[in-house]
Formats: sequence, C-alpha cells, structure tokens
Amino acid sequence: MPELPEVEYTARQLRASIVGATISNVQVFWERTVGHPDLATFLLEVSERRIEGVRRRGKFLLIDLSGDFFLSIHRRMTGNFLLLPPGWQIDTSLRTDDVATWNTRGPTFMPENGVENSHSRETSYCRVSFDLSDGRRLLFTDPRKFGRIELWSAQREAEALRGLGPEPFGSTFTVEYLTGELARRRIGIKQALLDQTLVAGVGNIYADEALFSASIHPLRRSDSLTPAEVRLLHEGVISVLTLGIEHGGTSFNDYRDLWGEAGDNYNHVHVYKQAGKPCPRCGSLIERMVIAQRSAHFCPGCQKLIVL
DNA sequence: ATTTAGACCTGTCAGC
DNA sequence: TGCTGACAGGTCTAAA
Repeated sequence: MPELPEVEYTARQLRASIVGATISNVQVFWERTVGHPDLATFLLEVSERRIEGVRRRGKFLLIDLSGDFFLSIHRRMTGNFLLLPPGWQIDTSLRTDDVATWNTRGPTFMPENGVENSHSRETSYCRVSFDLSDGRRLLFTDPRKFGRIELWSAQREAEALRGLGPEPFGSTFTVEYLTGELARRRIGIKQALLDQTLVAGVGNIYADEALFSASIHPLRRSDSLTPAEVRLLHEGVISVLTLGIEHGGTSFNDYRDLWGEAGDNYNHVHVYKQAGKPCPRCGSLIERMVIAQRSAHFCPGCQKLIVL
C-alpha cells in the first residue's frame, strides 16, 4: 500500500508526536507481524525504551529507541499507524470464543467513556499495540497481515535494510547513476522503477505517474532510453514523489495517516487507476495493462512504445 | 539474466 | 441474495 510519500508523511507526523515518549508495553495480536527477532525477545526488549527519533528509508519507517535499538516497519499493502489519545482500551466485553474472528479483525478499542472525543478512528485489524507511558497508544493496523515490524540493534542497521538502493532525494541518485543502472539491465522500465535496489521507495502508483510525467511507455526496455528520456524520468520520479508528500499521500482504499485521515494525492494522479478517462495532456483515453503481474496505467498518446 | 507463478492475507466490487 | 473471479500502494521464493 504505502510508497515513499505515504511513509514519509507518516514519519513526519510520528516525529512531531511521539519523539520523547516511552513505550511502556507492547501487545502483539498477530505473531507473524513481528519479523525479527523472535516474539519473546521482541516483547522483552521493546518495553521501557524511549523513542529517540523517527526516520524513513525507502518504504521503511524507522523508529529509533534508547539503548541503541530501532524498530523497522514495512507496511507492505495495508499497514497503517494510528495514534490513540489516552483512555482507549481494549473492549474486553466484545471478546468472544470466536477465535477466527479475533484472529482476523483483532481486538476492538474503545475510548474511556465510550464516546469518541474527536475523529472517528478505525481500530479494527490491530496487529500490534505500543502503549506509551503517557497513556496514548500507537496501533499498527494491517487487514492483510503482510506488514512486518522488526527490532534491530543500531549497529546492525545495514543488515536490517540490506538490498535498498539510493534514496530518490539523496545525493547519489543522480542522472548519471540512473543512466548506468538502466543501461546494465534488460528489463522493462516499469519493472526497473519498482526494483528497490535501483532506487528505494517507488511503488506502483508513483512508477506509473513518473513514466507519464516523462512520456515513456512502461514496456520500453530500460537500456533503450535516450539521455533526454533518462533526464526526464529522473526529474519525474523526484517530482511525483514530492507532490505525493505535499498532498499527504495517495489513498485509494486503505492508506490513512496517523489520525485516520485519507491522503489527498488521489485527486492529483494523472494515470494510476484512470483507465478509460481522457489524458489530461492529450485527451487520449488512458489504458491499463498487466506488466510483471502488476497493473500499469499509461496514455497511449503521450507514451508511445516506438520512438519515432 | 529475466520472467512467471505462487505464497502470504483479507476485503471489495462487478457480473451472473 | 449468493456465488465466483478479478483486483488491491509489496516482496519473497522456486521453477522455468
């Protein structure tokens, strides 16, 4: 679900709200969500640590903890963070013997007095709850259970994040770097953009948007781009990610910010999920095709497969 | 070296 | 109304 802009937006919200807080307790409702280390160690080691900072690397959210540890969170398709004000507790009266329902939807959280005090908050599908010592709760919700939370010592950060290419906003992601990486691959350009070792953080939405921005067909072979096209693509990747962050991320279905609110970038995409609608640039109808088992959206008028 | 199919999971929506 | 299949912001593994 979340790509770089969604993770970055959430990281900024977390940075402004939980740095300095202490995790008093952790509850895990779906064991496989914890990817490292084993569950018992995770539960033991996370408690009583102070949150020192929040960072992002590619699509990973990193929460630095006291004692030189950090949490790495990958939300995969449907993972979200939700911050609850003090007073919200698990509604034990709703827990039944229906283990299947509990395993699927997780616990239900209710505000202290039984009345919502601000926004409505969807607390279903909670897989992990971090209880903060000031009474707040940070929930990791994830209907499809693909998301992973790991605890690593600071000196093993390289191991925890192995295989990640340069940050799109970093100094190593240059036109020269992109030119070299694309030239030594013989795959479709859409696939290349989704390869996290080439550049970290681009997913299906922003890959399609970046290719539209650069007027490049998603099936073009990566080593066939002209220098001008690589420059446009480099610029396109950076600009669509920047706009995504500015709009608070793209919410088609599941993505929500820390307060449970949808992102606004949905109203600013040009091709993603827009099949059948007119291209905002040339008026041709946007098409959808399947590339590498993922849907790809493009304008057949602006993004020609054959370079004339 | 790439590509493809299948896992991992649950929900929604279109069509019959 | 109920069932079936397609599809969903991701990534990994095995087999071709």
